[in-house]
Amino acid sequence: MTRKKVTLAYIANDAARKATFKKRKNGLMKKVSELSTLCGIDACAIVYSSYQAEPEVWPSTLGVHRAIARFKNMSEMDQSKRMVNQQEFIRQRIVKAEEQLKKQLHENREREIVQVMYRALVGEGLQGLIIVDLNDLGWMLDKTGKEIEERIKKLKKSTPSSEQAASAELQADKAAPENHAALNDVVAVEATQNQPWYMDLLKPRNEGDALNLGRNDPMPSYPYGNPTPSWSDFYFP
Amino acid sequence: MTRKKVTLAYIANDAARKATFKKRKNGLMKKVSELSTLCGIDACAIVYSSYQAEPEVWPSTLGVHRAIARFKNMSEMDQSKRMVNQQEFIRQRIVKAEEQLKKQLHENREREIVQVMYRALVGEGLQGLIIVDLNDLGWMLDKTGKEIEERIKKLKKSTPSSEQAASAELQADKAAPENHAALNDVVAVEATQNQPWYMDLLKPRNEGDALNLGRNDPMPSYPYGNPTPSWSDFYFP
DNA sequence: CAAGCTATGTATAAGCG
DNA sequence: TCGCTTATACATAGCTT
Repeated sequence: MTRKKVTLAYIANDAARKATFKKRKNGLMKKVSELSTLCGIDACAIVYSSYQAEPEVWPSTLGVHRAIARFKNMSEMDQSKRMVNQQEFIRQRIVKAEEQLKKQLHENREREIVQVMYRALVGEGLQGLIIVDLNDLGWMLDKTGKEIEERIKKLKKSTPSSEQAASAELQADKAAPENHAALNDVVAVEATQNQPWYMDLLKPRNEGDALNLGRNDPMPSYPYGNPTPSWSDFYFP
Repeated sequence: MTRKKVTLAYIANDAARKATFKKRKNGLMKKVSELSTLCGIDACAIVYSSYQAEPEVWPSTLGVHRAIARFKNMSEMDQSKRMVNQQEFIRQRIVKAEEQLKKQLHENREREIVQVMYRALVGEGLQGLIIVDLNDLGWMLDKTGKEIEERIKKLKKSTPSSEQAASAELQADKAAPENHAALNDVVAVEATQNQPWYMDLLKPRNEGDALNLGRNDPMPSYPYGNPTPSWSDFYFP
């Protein structure tokens, strides 16, 4: 027999599942490649799974290369900075408070989307795919915050008790990003001792790398609490 | 005639290109869906493009829903925090500096990968796709930092002048994340005046949203400079 | 297992309403 | 421009090596 009608269900057989994954992953990569070429979309695809040690990247590593090239342009921004002359200084001060508020909002949204993306999958210890047209990643920044608040409001009604904590967490994060510091430390310490449940999700490639990653930055001191904690702290203590 | 051999090249005709995009996008979504089902991968797919106002999400909005559910688990982490007893307090202090160093490294890598992903595509004002198996997003955190440094070293040799700034930028970011604050302000101000080149890439959905997003957080004050700047500041000043 | 090999199910380029 | 149809190119399940 050659090929049945593809039962759309989990493939129990390990070998078969792996084979299928490999084939379909390749197919998916090709599709992305084609979509990119045909529609003139500058696409980047990264597929990383427990099936393969090295991540699959398309196109080649061009996406990363380009990204690196972007870093060069940072200097252009610096130039812009210097181009600001005295005349603009006054106006700059006037809008400063406003800018700072906006900045805070955006930073919060950034943190939220990253947490959302990460926890949604890694937090569950599952595998996953994310396909994002980055033409306007800003959508996520714009939308996530609103949606989260909206959904939490709705969820509050259905499961008030457990949801309460989540809301509180959000509020805290918004108002004072640095208030996670203590928790981070605790989590980190716990990890070195008895590996709590969420640490099982953590499988660092090289244990040794955790401490010395080939960087020799001087550790900056933060007079007011710890540096703004990031979601990675929870998983890479 | 029905169907030619698919010339793998940019489709000049606008209508045809849009049609193809739509079809293939749907196909891609289906493929992801199938891969998820067949291989037991908890996948999430988001496709956003200039072709469509609303982003395509698979599975439905389940991914986001799940993400929200994750937020609930934050309370579990809080529980862990409280579970730390006096006995562990000493040891906690002992490894604190070490943890802080690691934390700093991870935060820097996080910032880098986000910048890389974003600038690689949005920075160029192009459309794009990112497919990431989030089973171990940590790979990015592990890898990006190293690769960036590595590549910058190589690039230094080929284009020393322009690359110098990039390297410096990186170093600065690593050593003192808050030193971007001033730059952010400048960029923001410039945007309100004469829209520099990199602002052309900025197309916020709702102008009004930028200032008031329905949140009424009190703006925290940062005694030492501005809050840790985020990449979003550059694009959403 | 990985790599090849068909036979067949699917995706989809063109045409049409 | 959109949706639907149809003929065909492509992807790939199940085997074989």
